[in-house]
Amino acid sequence: MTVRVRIAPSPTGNLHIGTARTAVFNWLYARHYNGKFILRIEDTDEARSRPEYTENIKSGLAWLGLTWDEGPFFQTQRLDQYQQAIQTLLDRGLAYLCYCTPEELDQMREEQKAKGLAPRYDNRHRNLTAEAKAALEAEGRKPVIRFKIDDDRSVVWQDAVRGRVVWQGGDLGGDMVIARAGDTSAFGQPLYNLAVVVDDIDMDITHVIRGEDHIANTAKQILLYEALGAKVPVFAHTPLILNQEGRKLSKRDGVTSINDFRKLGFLPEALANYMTLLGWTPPDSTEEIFTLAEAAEKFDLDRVNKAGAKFDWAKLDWINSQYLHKMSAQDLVELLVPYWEEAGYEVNLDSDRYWWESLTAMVAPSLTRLVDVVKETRLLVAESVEYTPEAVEFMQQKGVKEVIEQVIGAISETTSLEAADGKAIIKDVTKSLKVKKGLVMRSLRAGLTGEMHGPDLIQSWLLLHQKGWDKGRLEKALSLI
RNA sequence: GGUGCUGUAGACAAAAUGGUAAAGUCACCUGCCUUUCACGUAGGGGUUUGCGGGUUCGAGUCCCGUCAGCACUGCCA
Repeated sequence: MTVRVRIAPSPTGNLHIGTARTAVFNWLYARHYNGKFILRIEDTDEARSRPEYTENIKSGLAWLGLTWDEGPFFQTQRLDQYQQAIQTLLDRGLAYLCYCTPEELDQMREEQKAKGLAPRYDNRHRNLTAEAKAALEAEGRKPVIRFKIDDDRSVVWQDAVRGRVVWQGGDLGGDMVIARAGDTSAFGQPLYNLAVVVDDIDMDITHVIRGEDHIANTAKQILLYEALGAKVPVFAHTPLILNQEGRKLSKRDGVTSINDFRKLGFLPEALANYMTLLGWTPPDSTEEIFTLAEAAEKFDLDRVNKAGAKFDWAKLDWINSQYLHKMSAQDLVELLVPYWEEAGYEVNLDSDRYWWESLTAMVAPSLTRLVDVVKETRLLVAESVEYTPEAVEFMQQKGVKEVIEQVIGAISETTSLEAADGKAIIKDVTKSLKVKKGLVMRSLRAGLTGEMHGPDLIQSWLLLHQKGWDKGRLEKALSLI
């Protein structure tokens, strides 16, 4: 039997981290068993679904490297299949028309709550007489279709993550709606639980791997599988991703769409790596940096955790930095350009690639996210400098002025400056002024970059020199002393 | 209210059939490197396994009770 799994997001928002993590697990499982990973867009909620979200989901999955083998399939293009299934259930007497209005249902639930009872549908229209039906219809009511769920029925399945799960029919909320009320003909749009089951049957899905917030749906869906005479797949419910407060991560938590992570400068490999760790532990391994392909070799459902996983920015940052630091400057600089441009700097790699690459090589170790490059190189990518109060204060110190003056003198005589030349100049100045080398170094750093901390001084100096900015900056520094 | 799930250091978590001082990673602290920061590197501290009982020579691992957190409870998915 070929393993067939799927990710089935609804296009009612951008690709969410939770959906993406579920996609990762499904992808990993498919790859591990040499199976198929299918993408299905669940757009039956036409009011909330939008095509741009579908695009966002597709591009997000592709960006993460979660390529799908089949699809995308769209539920809105499969309406006939759902109608057929609904008709079958109706014909078999397993489903019926319910004429309750939303208001009636609300009221019913209110009353139940007031009495301390669990809110549920009381199956009141399950056995309507023909006359009653006609009367309700005469009122102009449009029926929904409900699927019968017997209270005393118990649903049992062997969950690949949680083990044996037992669910009582009576705890499922009464007969469930599987199709909305239609404004005209037979029945309206099919609802999630029905559509999912029909699709999973048609697409031969063998393993349904999804978040644990779907557990109750699974019980309902198993009943539908049975009613439709189909084989029930294996279910696996993965733990939820939690925010800092321990609640299910939601849009309310700010950065939760894959798009956001991308913009912040996380690498897809790093994000995927981290998501893999959220709820799964590789067997006998202490190494936590790995590619999706490597994870796929070891991935299986039996090592998926049951407890929810808190999302930890610090760990994601660390993983991202590991990937960043491993990259070559040639590759990295390409990824960095958009961030510089976004910050308003002009970058032309065609004409000035060497310089930008050198700059990249110098600051790479201090980057955690791509966007950090703006802050890290701010002092080097423009001709002008701003001097921090700390730097100005330092430069007021005795001896700094002389150091800077001498350095200006030295570079005025040089055309090309190499690392060795820079070091020589520093040495000469140190000697001739009889000061400590540290003073010279710090004077230069302050005068050249306007700050007391930053990347390698000599390298920074060379880069500035290549742009012809070093002398001007030092002169400006002098004017502040 | 009901149903279900979960509970090992700040975070992620590992610990066949119960058996030595409860892995590892991140974070944190310290030294080294860099006459800066970061990176890197070498170390270090922290949990007695939600809590309370019980079984046992011995329990994170079994039993009972208790508390807490979360999820679900839609003509959303």
